[in-house]
Amino acid sequence: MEKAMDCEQKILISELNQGKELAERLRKHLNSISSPESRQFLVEQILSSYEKALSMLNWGAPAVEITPTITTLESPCYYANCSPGSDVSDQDCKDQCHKNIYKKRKTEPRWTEQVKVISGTGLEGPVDDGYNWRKYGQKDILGANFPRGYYRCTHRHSQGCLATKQVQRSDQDPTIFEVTYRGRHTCFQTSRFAIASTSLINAKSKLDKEGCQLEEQEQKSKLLKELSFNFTEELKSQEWNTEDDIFHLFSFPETTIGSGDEENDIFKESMLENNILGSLSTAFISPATSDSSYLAMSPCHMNNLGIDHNVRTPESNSASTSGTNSPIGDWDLLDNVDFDTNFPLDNPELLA
DNA sequence: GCCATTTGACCGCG
DNA sequence: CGCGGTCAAATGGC
Repeated sequence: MEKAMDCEQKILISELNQGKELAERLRKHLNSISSPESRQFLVEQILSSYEKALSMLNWGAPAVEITPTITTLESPCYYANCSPGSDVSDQDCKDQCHKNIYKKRKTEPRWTEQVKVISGTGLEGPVDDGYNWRKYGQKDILGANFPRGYYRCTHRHSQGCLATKQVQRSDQDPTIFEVTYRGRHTCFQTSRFAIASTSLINAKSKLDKEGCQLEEQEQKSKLLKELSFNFTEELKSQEWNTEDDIFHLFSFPETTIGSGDEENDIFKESMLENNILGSLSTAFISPATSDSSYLAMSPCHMNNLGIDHNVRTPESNSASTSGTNSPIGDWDLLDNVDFDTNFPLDNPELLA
């Protein structure tokens, strides 16, 4: 009991420290010529940290509907408080957990997105938002022409991910789906990004095993180039908001990337060999890192084929931020980014 | 056989 | 008591 409290307290402190650090970073950004998007992103991260800390303090208190103040830019994964469930074998415990989950759910933030489906894509609905969902119910809703679909994360049982979403087709415009998310994903392998990175890691380990060939270096270099190309293509297909999205994902040395192709190739190779793979294996491969709020990944900003994510309606008192809806799809950004040296997951407190 | 979806039943909240 | 949300058996696809 006491240990659990200690653990929560540590996480709480860490969360508050995170907020402080982000605030410090924001201060630096204010003095520099950084983009408004970067600052906005930091502000939202700060708010996210404090919201999380506050919701932790509310733990066990009468259920309060916490609605996120930021819904314009950020992904669902920032806000929820779901922790990975433990394996439950006995019924009593199951019931207890059930009740807890219910209690939790009340405190879980909810937010709604309106997703427009462009006709002719063959897509039935806003299916691909970067995560794997499993439908567990459908219900006719009073006053609605279309039934509401209930989805939960595919990795609910395997990884204890409690993220859920509800999909409701709009009465007014049947091409618009209102997607209400609940809970943050605590699973890592579900995102398209993770899939891409996992395949990278697999490929790399394969390379390492095949490393005894004579033309090893040549082959390795060739394959790595191929891989980095595929990887960047995959990343391009995501919709990153700002360079912050990138630098919060990885831990990179503070280097200024040259513009020459040769230098870029060298960069990509070293990036793959030394940084990305290492970081990714920490971030994505180990589901034990239960708190993914430090992983600034925005599945809902991934541009889906034929699906327009620009229409977005915060469910509640959104301190909706201006000018943040414009996606930055320019991959060249990466070439000019000064990557942050602090990989957010490198927090011993949280990994313990 | 495994996994995802469907669908009627059940439960809790207002 | 009605409604929204979830469960779980049945069903279907691969």
